[in-house]
Amino acid sequence: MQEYLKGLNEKQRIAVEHMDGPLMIVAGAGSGKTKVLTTRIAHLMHNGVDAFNILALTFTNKAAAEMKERVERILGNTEARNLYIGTFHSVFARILRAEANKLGYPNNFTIYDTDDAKSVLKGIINDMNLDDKHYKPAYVYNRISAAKNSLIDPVMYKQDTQIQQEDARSNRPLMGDIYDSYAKRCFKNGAMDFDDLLFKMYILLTNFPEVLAKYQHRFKYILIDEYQDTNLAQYAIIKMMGAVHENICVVGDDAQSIYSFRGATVQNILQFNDDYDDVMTVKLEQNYRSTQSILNVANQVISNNKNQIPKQLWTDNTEGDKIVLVRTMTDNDEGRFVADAITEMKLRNHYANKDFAILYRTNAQSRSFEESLRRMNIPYKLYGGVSFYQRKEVKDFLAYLRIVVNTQDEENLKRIINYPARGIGKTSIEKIMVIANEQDKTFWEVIQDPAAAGLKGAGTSAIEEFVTKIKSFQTQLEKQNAYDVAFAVGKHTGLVQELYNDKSVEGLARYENVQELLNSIKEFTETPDEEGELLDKSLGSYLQQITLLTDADKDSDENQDSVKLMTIHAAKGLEFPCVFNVGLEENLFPSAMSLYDRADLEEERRLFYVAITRAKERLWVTYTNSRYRFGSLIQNDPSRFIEEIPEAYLDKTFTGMSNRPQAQQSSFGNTFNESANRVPSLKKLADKIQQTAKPAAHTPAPNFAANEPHEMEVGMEVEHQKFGFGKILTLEGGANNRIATIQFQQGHGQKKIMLNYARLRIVK
DNA sequence: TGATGCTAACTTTTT
DNA sequence: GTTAGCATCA
Repeated sequence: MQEYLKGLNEKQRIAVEHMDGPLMIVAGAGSGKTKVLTTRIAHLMHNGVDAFNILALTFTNKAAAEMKERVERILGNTEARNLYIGTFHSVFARILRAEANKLGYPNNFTIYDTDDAKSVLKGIINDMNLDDKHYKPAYVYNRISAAKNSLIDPVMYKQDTQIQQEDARSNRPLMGDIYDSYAKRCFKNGAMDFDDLLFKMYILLTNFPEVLAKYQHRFKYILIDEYQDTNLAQYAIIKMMGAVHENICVVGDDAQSIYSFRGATVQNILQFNDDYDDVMTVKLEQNYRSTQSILNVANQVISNNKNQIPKQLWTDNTEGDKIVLVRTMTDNDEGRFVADAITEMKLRNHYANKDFAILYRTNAQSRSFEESLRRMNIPYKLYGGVSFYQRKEVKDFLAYLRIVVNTQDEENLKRIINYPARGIGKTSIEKIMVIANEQDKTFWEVIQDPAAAGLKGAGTSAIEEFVTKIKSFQTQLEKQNAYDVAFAVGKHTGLVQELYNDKSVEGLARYENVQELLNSIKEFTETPDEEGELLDKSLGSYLQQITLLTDADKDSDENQDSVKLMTIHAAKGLEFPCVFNVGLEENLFPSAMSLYDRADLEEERRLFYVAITRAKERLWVTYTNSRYRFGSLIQNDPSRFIEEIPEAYLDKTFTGMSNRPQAQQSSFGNTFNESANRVPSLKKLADKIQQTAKPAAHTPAPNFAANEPHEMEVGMEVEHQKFGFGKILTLEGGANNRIATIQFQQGHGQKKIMLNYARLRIVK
């Protein structure tokens, strides 16, 4: 037997050794899915399949990179480089780049990210004299995105009665026209958005049979990861490309389908059996990741969903600890609890920071955890949020590079024509746009000869200078690699200098970001091309891949010892020894937008399932009575998902509804449960009263100077920045973790305050 | 034309 | 609470 087959269980081996024909692998969470996929690829190659004939599609760059690396490791040689492994978007972008001219696009077409697309839409909405409060760019974008993912072009959109009815009902009858203009403007700009990468790929294969035939024969074996997350466009493309050989292997788990908002349809995996003849189906049900406790909870929770492929995950692992349910008073308490629990776990069980992940439903929840971790000096890494590539200075720089490569791109041209300021103002830009429209020319064409276009004044020479500069960069394109051109752009536009001159803290950060960008371009030019196919180190090639990268992909130091903070969506496919699943509250998780539709609610539940199954050893589920949202305090009930966890699997020490003796409480637990001794119903009543009669916030004196924790004594009168004046009733905890119970005035009541965190001033 | 300050919107999830 | 975008002023 081959060495690489030895570590596989029976089911896994069947999936790996099956070579030809359609194969569906239903892979439960933690069942060794990636192992099977990579071993299968290695097995194919071992049996004479040329790496060039294998295509593997994933949803994230990270998954693609990992797969490639693991195949390489199994094979022990560099043949894996010739594999075509990548995300749907990046693989299609690459193919489209090669075939762009057939669709009337430049090879160096620009890829618009979501922000770019929304800004184009905003322009169109304003041009059409529509109210962008009603036709919100984000809404319009989503609607168009959904259309493209369902392979509906603007003409079909306008003809589809159901769609028209929907738009009429939402009082947005002009959606179709906006879509139409948007598609035309993107085309004129030589730009594709994310959805176009799928949609245009579909059009390419449909309209050009010779292109289809080429790729059908090239990709004799196709493997799709996370098949449950594919949408109609992806489905149709795979179906076409795989039609000749039908060696399609899909891997997925219907229970982990969490992208329907992006057009993904579970139906693709549920119906795979009907799509192809003689499908072999393999179910991977042994979980190697989690303890029995964790897995039991996961199974129990997901069983509340109706529509699924029947399977039962099991594990040989130890039972492990119960799932710890935690209730806190506020979102800040929730943050502190987690930071404290991490500290304690590290001490007691010798975990490292990197063993912990804090998973939440929405990015906005990260704040309280960041604050508490920072206070405790626990290093953390935040995923998501504003991406590196979305920062203004990075976008500005990239806009230059994009224009050098594709001058058609009006969006980016407008962005940089007066940056750094060179006296080409709003009026000039509008004038150019009017002329461009009248004469049916691109923005770039008009500014070739500003005088002839009817522009006059000081702006004219500035424009001429700008055009000359861009053109000089373009002459470098052919001979020089991405880094050389980018470096020249940074130097000769004054961009780098301008940021360098700004000595403020933010200015320094911006300068560093641009330097980092330049470094990443350098790295790109110096890394050998992995496909070994085209050693394309041009700027155009760089730009095409950069837009498809996210922060998670950029993160090279995977093993740095830090706590990871991310959304559950971002955590899919990852695993951690200890997981905090936070914010389990109605309206938040499940999200308020999902409460009125069974399918949406089931998707939220699958999301919870994904969150639970990220944990290997320990799992905490936390919720809070009140949290800040929109700047004001709101109260939420505990999530319905909590009730779906059987009592027997729960450790309720930290809920105030203890099912364990008090003695077993750890030192940090009771700090955050002021209500620990109250019955829930009373608590709820108290919340209600508090809601209606919220005490006025205290404003501290301008010269407020806090005292040190060790100065506090029982009986002292103190001033708190938020809660005002109060008297210290008791003091507990060690020297580094003193906790004061304080009776506040003005209706704030009694509170337990951790002196390390709160800023208190001694009055007397 | 540019900078400053205020208001409103923001919170679903991402390639 | 935060931030982006807009309006107003210099």
